[in-house]
Amino acid sequence: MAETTRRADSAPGTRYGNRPTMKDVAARAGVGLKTVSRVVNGESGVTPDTERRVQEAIEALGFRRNDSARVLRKGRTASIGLVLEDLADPFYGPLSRAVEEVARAHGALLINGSSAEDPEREQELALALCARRVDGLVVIPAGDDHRYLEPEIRAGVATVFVDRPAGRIDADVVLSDNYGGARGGVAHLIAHGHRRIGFIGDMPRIHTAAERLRGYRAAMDDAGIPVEDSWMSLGATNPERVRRAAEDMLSGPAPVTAVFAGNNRVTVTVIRVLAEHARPVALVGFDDIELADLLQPGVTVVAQDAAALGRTAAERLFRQLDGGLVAPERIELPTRLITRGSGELPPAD
Amino acid sequence: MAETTRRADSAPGTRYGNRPTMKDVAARAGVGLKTVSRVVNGESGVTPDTERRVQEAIEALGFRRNDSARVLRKGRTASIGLVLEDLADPFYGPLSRAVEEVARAHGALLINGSSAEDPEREQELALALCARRVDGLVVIPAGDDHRYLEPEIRAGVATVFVDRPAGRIDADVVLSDNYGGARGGVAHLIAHGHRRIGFIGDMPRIHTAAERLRGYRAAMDDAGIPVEDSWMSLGATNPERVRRAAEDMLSGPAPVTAVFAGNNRVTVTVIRVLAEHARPVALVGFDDIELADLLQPGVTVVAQDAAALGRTAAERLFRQLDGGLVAPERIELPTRLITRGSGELPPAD
DNA sequence: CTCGCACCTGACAACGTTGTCCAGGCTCTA
DNA sequence: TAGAGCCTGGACAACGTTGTCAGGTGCGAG
Repeated sequence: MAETTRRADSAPGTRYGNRPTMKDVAARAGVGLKTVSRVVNGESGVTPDTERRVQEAIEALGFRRNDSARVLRKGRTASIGLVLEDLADPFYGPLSRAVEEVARAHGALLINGSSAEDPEREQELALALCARRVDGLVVIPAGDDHRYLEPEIRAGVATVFVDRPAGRIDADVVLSDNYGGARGGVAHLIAHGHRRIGFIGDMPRIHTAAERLRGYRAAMDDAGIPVEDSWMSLGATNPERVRRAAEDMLSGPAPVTAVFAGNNRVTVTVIRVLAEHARPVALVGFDDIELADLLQPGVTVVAQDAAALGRTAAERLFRQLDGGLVAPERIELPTRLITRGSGELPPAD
Repeated sequence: MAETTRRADSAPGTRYGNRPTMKDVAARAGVGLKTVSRVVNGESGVTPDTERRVQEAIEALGFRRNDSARVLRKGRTASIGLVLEDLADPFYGPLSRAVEEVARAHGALLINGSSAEDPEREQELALALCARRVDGLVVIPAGDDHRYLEPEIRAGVATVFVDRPAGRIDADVVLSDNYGGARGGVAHLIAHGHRRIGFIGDMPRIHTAAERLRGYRAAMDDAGIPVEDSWMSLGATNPERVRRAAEDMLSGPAPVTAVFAGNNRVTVTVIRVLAEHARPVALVGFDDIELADLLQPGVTVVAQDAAALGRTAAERLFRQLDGGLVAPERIELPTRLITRGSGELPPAD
């Protein structure tokens, strides 16, 4: 008689197991439901003796509070969402980890998903996270129109964009100085005597790619060097395409003597191509890569701090959550040129 | 009058925003609550006209279903948890991504957290995920006692361990052939004439580290080579410690002529040490590393397939969820020796 | 001895959704 | 045209938790 028949109305087989609830614990401990809730949440006002009885019942039944119900009642989930491009990319791992650490410090869990650079999938993911009622959202945009998030933001979902700016809405953004970094990197090559400098970057619809291209053009312009179309490759950064682009630039009557690589994936492929190439070619890459210092020559890069991006964004997110609303801000983090040899090679005409 | 006063009993300020509910949508569309539910879930039995009215109300109000409430009612969350060591480690990124892809194919979201190799934090995380009522759990163990998960598993949380076996409970496990891989790698060095071979690995309390050590010993034993203590370093794999260990092995009257590195982090540090070292020393590393082929010499490794580990584990998890209970199984994935030069160097006595 | 107070405890409603079940209106057939 | 059957729509309870509030107990002071 102590046991109530539960889940009488749900279809059989939809549930896995039959977890004890506070009600069950209360019955077993011979106390009221609310008293169990008090013990579970460490609220004051429970006799040590009562508390012990409840604890024993919890142990005996293997009870664990159902946070879904708690969320429903309390309105906050203590979890935040992260939408990024690809967890397997060595750039996003540390970023994600940094977001997680900040979340952890605020007692929140991190739910993340990869958009695979697909705007639709980004939207699908972000909205799924909102349906789970995450308290906040950190987004590395794949698309360029985020108006679909407006109702969510109005409803109180804290939102910060990282690495690339939000499209068509006003929101917090944390970026690296892509323009300045690329400009500095290319200027470095020019300072070492290069004039025919190739640029291999991602599709210009991706903000970071466009900014880096802009930096390249600015540096060339600063030096009064007219850029030839055949020096630039803007498109997908899969190895085959990058390889072909690099080989094209390096052949012909007036080949480039240096290459600026637009991101870590491009850099790796270009290194491979250069390794097979007879004449030495200078290289500066955007993003640092592991072991870059051990190659011959070491790879000069414009490094951005992925962890700092993630940390900054997450902290900004929790400031939104804790402190109420602040005006959206655009934060730009500096990049750092790390010289290791490949960027200091003189032109070999 | 149409608007009901809601959240009358909750403390002010606990909620962010005031999201519309199905009730609000129903009121606006002039239909019943359940009809809205039908439309939202694409259930049949709604007139096109009614559906249109409901859709309009949804648009107008910016309604999004509250999945917390849905979970509470339905009992399944369509999300799985992943507890790993460190998202920033290039080994776990692809693993995590593979789990995510499988989850996505099953319509589930992935919640993950890093244990930072701390058993307590692993437990805390895993139980937090259970409190969120994830349908399943993929765990890369940090600790060696997982009895704390027993009540959860009994309650129906599907569970699979990856990379390292579960401790003191019977559960599905997906592993790489650490023993065989290490044994093969060391045998490879022996086949190239080495006898004094160093081993630098992680703390033996970590299962993978212990297995790889066992493989090393077995290979040496097979060749009838007695192992000297000074050839082995078992401990934390931070760069300083590994560097010192490597330098010790390489000095003295009878230095090792080859090194077997127990994981990717160790390999990287050993490469650095060897690069500064005059005499050539052979090297085989466990785990593949990016750019290993571009170093001089290329780095020979025993590669494991992180993505395959993750995929296999996740598929196993969903088989548990879909097909009901199966007997726990231990799945071992093969490793692959990739020769690139460093492992084929002859001994330089 | 009684009143007041502090402290514990439990009944109850509500969070937003979905499953069940029934009512009413329609069509189709005899 | 009446009855049977189907389709649409809505009322209601339940999921497991927490906030509110009121009842009950024990103790000290007047």
